[in-house]
Amino acid sequence: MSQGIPFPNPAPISLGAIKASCRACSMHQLCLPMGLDDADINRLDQIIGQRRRLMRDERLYGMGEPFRSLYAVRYGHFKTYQINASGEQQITGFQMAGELLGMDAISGDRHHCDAVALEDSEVCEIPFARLEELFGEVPALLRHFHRIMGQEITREQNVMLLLGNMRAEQRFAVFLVNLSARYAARGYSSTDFGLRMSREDIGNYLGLTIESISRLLSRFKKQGLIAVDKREVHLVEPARLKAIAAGTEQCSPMA
Amino acid sequence: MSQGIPFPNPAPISLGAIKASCRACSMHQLCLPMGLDDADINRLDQIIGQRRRLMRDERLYGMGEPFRSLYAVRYGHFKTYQINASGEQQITGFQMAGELLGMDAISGDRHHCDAVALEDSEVCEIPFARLEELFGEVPALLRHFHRIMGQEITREQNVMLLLGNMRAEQRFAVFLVNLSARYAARGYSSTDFGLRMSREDIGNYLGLTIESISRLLSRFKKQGLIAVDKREVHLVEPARLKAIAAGTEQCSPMA
DNA sequence: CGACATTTTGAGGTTTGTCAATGGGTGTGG
DNA sequence: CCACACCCATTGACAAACCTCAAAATGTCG
Repeated sequence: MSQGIPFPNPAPISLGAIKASCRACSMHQLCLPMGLDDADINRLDQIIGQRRRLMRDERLYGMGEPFRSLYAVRYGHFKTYQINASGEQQITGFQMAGELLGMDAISGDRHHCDAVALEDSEVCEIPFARLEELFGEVPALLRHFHRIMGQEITREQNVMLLLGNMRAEQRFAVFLVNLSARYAARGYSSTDFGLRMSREDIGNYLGLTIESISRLLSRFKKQGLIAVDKREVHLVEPARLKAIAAGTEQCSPMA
Repeated sequence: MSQGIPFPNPAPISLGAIKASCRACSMHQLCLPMGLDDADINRLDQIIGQRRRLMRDERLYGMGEPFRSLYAVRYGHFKTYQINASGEQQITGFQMAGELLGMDAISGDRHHCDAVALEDSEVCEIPFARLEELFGEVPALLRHFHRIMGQEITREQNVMLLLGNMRAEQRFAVFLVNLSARYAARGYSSTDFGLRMSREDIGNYLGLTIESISRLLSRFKKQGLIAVDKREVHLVEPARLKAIAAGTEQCSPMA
């Protein structure tokens, strides 16, 4: 099974542990404790709640539920989506290890979207009230939290640009290049990874249909840009893919 | 001239004043000082920098410029937009009095988009470093700041839903209903307002062309949903417009 | 192995974009 | 004051991108 290549339980911690330890977590360079010294990491450890495991398709939180905690992804992948009045869903993001879930709920007291595990995953629960208390004591933590929220804002602006301005081909290239960069930042291959989400999820995220995604995969394959087997992707020509993502090159519709 | 109906300089402060006073500002119920007691508002006043006036089309900040301050809109309107590698621009939002500009820059040290005045406007400069200092002393301010950032995140998610899932007609209805609600929250008419932005800006924001916007305006007019004169809009049937925005009703393409 | 879900591929339709021409408002200079 | 230029908006005809519907192929899981 090549299912688990990129994320084989990254933190070698005894499985029975209930409390998370940021120090021992392989994601602490990317996650909330980034840049904190040992003393401050210990203080953060104090307030981190239970770890929580989720099975594939299990929901971490749902729209309208009261907001109590943020969640840091330890391993696995999630998707977040909104559902509008007419019942249509829009996926607003895919989250991987080291990323924070739940920030949309900070504006109100309730979650504004659903978060669902795309595969068996684990998160650290971070009670927000306790985190806020800690902000007063650890200014570096507050600054970093603001950076993370700012990052989320710019990430979403980039998606707006994608949805508002780009054609299907460019959207899909941006999607692949983005995944590539995020895996690279985590020490995994930037050219070989498995898509954790269905074609339908990708299409929904990119404002396209499942058929369009399938056709784009076929087109990129035919052009020798990528190789695809099931959900495993290999980027054959990352540079050209980046050029398509940047809009400086195109991939002709027909061979 | 009916140009200035909604925003006739809302704060009757001596024009020579250099420093802003949040207390005297008509927007303090919506803006950063929301919910603060008098003592805390005074502390906020201490750190607020100069007010800055901008003419129509003048730029408040540009992409790539170093980030020093957030800006609160006192009166007037702004647009923020990104420019991608191929030079295409995407408007990420329209800001009006009481709203905060510059939060996208918090993730890095540089602004991530351009902010331009849509009409003669004025902002309060809020040096971010001093604001961060104040967070330690005024927890209520920090909490509210987090709410504002969270609001920005959910706002952008709503735009993602709009761009990813809705057809042109629904997008435009959402746009009008959103403006209506924001003017209502500021004490202005929810059914009569002037569009501060060009058709081109609206189209860019909604992921449509200027021609599509023009056709949608004509269609809505023909259906008796709205009345339009140049940039002045009157919502004749707000309820039906809301239904179209919610996706529960449609406005037939041909009469 | 069989039932079900997911993905791929094809054909045709719809929405929206593109291109082009016209109309109207505003400001400037004669 | 009018003529002209310029910008923005409107409208029409056509084209292209993408969606919808349908069917077959492939993969997944009990």
